[in-house]
Amino acid sequence: MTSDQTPAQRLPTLEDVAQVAGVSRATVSRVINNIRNVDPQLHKIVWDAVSTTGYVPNRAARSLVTGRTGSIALVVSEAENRAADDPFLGRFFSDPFFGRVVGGVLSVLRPSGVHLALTLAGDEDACAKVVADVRQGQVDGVVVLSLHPHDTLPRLLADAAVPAVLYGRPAAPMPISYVDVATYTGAKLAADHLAARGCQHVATISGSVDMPAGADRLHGFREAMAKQGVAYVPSYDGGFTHEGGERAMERLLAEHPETDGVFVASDVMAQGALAVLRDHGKSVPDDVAVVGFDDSSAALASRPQLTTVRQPVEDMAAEMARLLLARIDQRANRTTSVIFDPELILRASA
Amino acid sequence: MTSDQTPAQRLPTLEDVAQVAGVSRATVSRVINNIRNVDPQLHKIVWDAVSTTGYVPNRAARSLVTGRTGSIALVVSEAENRAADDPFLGRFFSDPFFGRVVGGVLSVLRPSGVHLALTLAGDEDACAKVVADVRQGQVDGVVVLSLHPHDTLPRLLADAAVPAVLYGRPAAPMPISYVDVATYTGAKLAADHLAARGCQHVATISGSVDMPAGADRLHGFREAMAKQGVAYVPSYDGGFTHEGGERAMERLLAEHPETDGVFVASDVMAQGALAVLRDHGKSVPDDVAVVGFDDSSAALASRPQLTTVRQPVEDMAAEMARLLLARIDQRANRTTSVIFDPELILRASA
DNA sequence: TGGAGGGCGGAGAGCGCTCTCCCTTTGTGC
DNA sequence: GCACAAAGGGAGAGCGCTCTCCGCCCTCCA
Repeated sequence: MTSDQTPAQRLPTLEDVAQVAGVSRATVSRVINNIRNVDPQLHKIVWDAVSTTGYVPNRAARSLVTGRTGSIALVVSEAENRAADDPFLGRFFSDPFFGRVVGGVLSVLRPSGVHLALTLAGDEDACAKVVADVRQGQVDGVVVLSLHPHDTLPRLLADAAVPAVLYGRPAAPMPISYVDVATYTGAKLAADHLAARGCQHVATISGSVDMPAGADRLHGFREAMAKQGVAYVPSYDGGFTHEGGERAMERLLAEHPETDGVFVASDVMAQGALAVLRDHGKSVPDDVAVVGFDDSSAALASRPQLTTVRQPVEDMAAEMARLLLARIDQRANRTTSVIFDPELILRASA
Repeated sequence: MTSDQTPAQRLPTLEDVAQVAGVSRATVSRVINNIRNVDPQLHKIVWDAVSTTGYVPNRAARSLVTGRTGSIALVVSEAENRAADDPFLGRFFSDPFFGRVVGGVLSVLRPSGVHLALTLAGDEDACAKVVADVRQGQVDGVVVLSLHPHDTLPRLLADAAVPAVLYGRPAAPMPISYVDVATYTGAKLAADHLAARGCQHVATISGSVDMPAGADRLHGFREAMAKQGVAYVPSYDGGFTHEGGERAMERLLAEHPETDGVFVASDVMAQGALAVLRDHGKSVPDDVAVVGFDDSSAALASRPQLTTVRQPVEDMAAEMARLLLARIDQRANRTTSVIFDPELILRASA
């Protein structure tokens, strides 16, 4: 209509919509944000104008005045003054776990229109920057995947009292929200299953015991076995890696060749353990039954496929997002924890 | 100094810094953005003021005036009117590939202070929204992981002429930048290796041949084998999945039991193929040599570990980010392709 | 010594939006 | 019929930043 026939040059603004609709900017804003009552007739006129102009709100402008960005960060943190070229983060990213978390978080964020920004916090500086970012409103809150028990980020976040949710219980008690899986229950599932199979000589390959997940899975398993009347369960630390699982299984077979049932605290380690068992000519599950933990894609890729304790990663990640959004919207201002029940997935290995 | 002693209430702005430094807002802005020459002495004074106030620029305000957001989106796209509850995306996210791309992209983005937003484009609407987002300046550009040959997003992006870079050559020729691996070279690496081992009966398990990666790996392999004097190479479609690899290997063994060398177009399929070979009592590599493609974590998790054609995913992802940033900064305004050379990684399977 | 020119800092106008205030209109009770 | 309330819409002030203009001052040359 006007002489402004240069397409893709200037984007429609609220002002343009207002002009087309014949109302004020304020009214359009009210309609779009569903604030206060607007005459239903005007309501329709405004929406029509929005679609004819092809208007989309400008995030930056909105953020500037509301002080909210409509985006949260997924922080992968492992700050413990690790060398910059340490391949640890690289290894983490190639673990399916990361992708599953992303998928879960996005499933909640997408409907609400909130953006997900990815951030790596590899050292103390980066952690400080994450905290600064959320305090300064560059993001509205953070969802944290903390990879290391001595990671300083959870503490910083708790102290700053910013909206944040952790995946997994923090290594030390602190006022911060988190989601987790009921590890003891999961370990018990594994123990009871091995006992029910009639395993007489049960052992375990644990994760790093300085991590909550590692310690809990080990203690939970021992406790459950104790309830079954088994006073002692040999354990070997596999450090949550494939190679660690192999080494642990080698030692286990050398020191306890009578073993006929193993609870391995992660599927990735279990995959390594299975390879070693095969090399030693042990049949799984007939000679040795193996139960894993996580139900990651490694469980399906293993031969035989792993019987494992399922950790509902996607659901847990989705809950993280929900908790965070609630906190940001002030619908909840207390720290909360949500614990998920694990499930025993029966496959071929036990 | 002032009565504004409420901490964590109001964040320092340019104005505050200017006041502390005793200069104007404009000068502080110039110093921070390194624009024009500013007296070196003032320069220092301003930076001192910045650190005493703890000032950090407000992204939203900056975006509003510059029209740039300082963030790009990583779009995972597979729009082909797939059902919403299709588990395909979920499977994709649990593939290590995704995480490796993220890691590569972030390695470039982090130093330049650009944020990475994650986006899923699961249907046509979502694709349109992605294009709209970048046209409307919600993000400055996109890096695309397109999972399906009939995905409409690349075409939309090319038509809109917005800053975008694809991972992998588009299924149909179009003016859009991309990075890729020299597939033919990679397939030749595999073919030559199998020939050098003395394999007499070589076959291949291909990926989906309607995807460029699938077709190229198959044709490249056949061409290279032809150069070795082998006129015909049996091929079986494994669809790029673990199970597909298993099924393809079953058929291959049934129809060509004499096979002593296989090129499998992805490590994930190769892992499935290895399991089948083991079940059939075939020794790898003595009875059958297996060469994979990708060098993903599956290659290391396989038993025996896979000899495979390495696709430098992290490097390619990093290059995507570099190309995109160059395009956004107007340093490059033509579409560009960068092709990476694959490398044969020798392990136990061939 | 006067004028031109360049280097450098300040003033101020917005970017597009939300939100508070205020005004108009309409409805309601006495 | 009047006072008051309530509801709906408009005007306009910013949010924090960049960037264009403008003016000052210092240098250099004629």
